[in-house]
Amino acid sequence: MAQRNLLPFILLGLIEQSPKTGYDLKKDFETEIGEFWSVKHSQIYLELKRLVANEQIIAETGYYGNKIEKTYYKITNKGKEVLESWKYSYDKQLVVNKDEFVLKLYFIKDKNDPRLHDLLNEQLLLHKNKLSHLEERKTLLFSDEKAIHDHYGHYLILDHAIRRESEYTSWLEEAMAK
Amino acid sequence: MAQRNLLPFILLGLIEQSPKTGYDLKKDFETEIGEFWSVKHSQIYLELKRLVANEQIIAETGYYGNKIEKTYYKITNKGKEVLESWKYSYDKQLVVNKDEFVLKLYFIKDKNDPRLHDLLNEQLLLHKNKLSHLEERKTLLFSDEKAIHDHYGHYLILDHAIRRESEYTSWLEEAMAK
DNA sequence: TACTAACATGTAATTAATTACATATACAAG
DNA sequence: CTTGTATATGTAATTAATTACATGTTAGTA
Repeated sequence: MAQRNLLPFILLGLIEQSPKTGYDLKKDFETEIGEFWSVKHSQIYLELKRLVANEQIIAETGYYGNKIEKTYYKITNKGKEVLESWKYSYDKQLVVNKDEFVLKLYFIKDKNDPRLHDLLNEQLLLHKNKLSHLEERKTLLFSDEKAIHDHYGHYLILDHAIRRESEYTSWLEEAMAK
Repeated sequence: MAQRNLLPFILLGLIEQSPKTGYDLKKDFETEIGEFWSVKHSQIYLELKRLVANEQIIAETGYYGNKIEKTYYKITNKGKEVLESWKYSYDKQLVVNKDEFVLKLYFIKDKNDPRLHDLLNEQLLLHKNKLSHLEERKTLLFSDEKAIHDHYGHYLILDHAIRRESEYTSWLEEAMAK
């Protein structure tokens, strides 16, 4: 096996919300869930075929109002069971959080290395941008209590992502000040 | 291509410190750098062969004081160049931080879902353990100023990891209290 | 003496994932 | 009317990575 394959669960979760085409799912990864997971469309289409073969979704191909042929996928009862079972299963242990920048720093021994400052600063810019982007998302999506209540998990993880980026930027700033 | 392959850089970095066998490198991933990266020994041995083929390391096989045949790897000048070039290169953009638990929460819509509390609590235990483990490491490795100065990057990222886990646990605790 | 854990190094099979290639329609702007 | 962008869906080639299989040594202990 390669990595633990979570894409089927993601696709089931997205399709459960409403029937979707492969392209709709691709779009989802550019916006909403794209903040928390990434995948290429080639992999989406492969996984959709597998989910159909496993009877977790069904495909309905046709012409929907125009001449472009689309295939909509709907979740089956079996698919719902698989999704629910995953959603409420417990992880036994944490996986290592792989971060290339953190890895690089491991190999930089000398505190007075003159190139260290620029490296930290470059990362700081990236994480500051990410942070302000996430804050915009929060304002956009969760300004009212109803939205928070109806998409509570999403609200929680967006909050977490903001805190995470806050930590990252303050860590870098402090490291640069030392 | 599959994922961006960072293992060669890691191996170069570890071998640069001192000549090492494949088994030594495997051990490194169980301790020191294992906090920040993970890999299986089968992949290490494959990558070592590739690095030898690329002339970034050289292999010296022999019997070192006993009957077990060992192969020690040393970094070449070419290998040093490759390593240095990577260490001081800039990332253009951040990759998505993939976290299965965060992903699960995305699909839990209802704030009053009775199973949510247990899920949060289970994760909290894992991250509390991780946090105290990291704090022990910090005490063990960086109690004196000299150690900090001589392994400054490692010190920085260990500090970061501790802050990250602090954020994670407080986030979960607050979510459970809501 | 037998067992067990750690040392030491690999190969094989499989799968996930990326990049590149490939095709075709719809629609708006210039 | 042409050009470009978004829609829509795939296949092919390649590679990274995991799991399982495989073998033999060394050293300590029961």
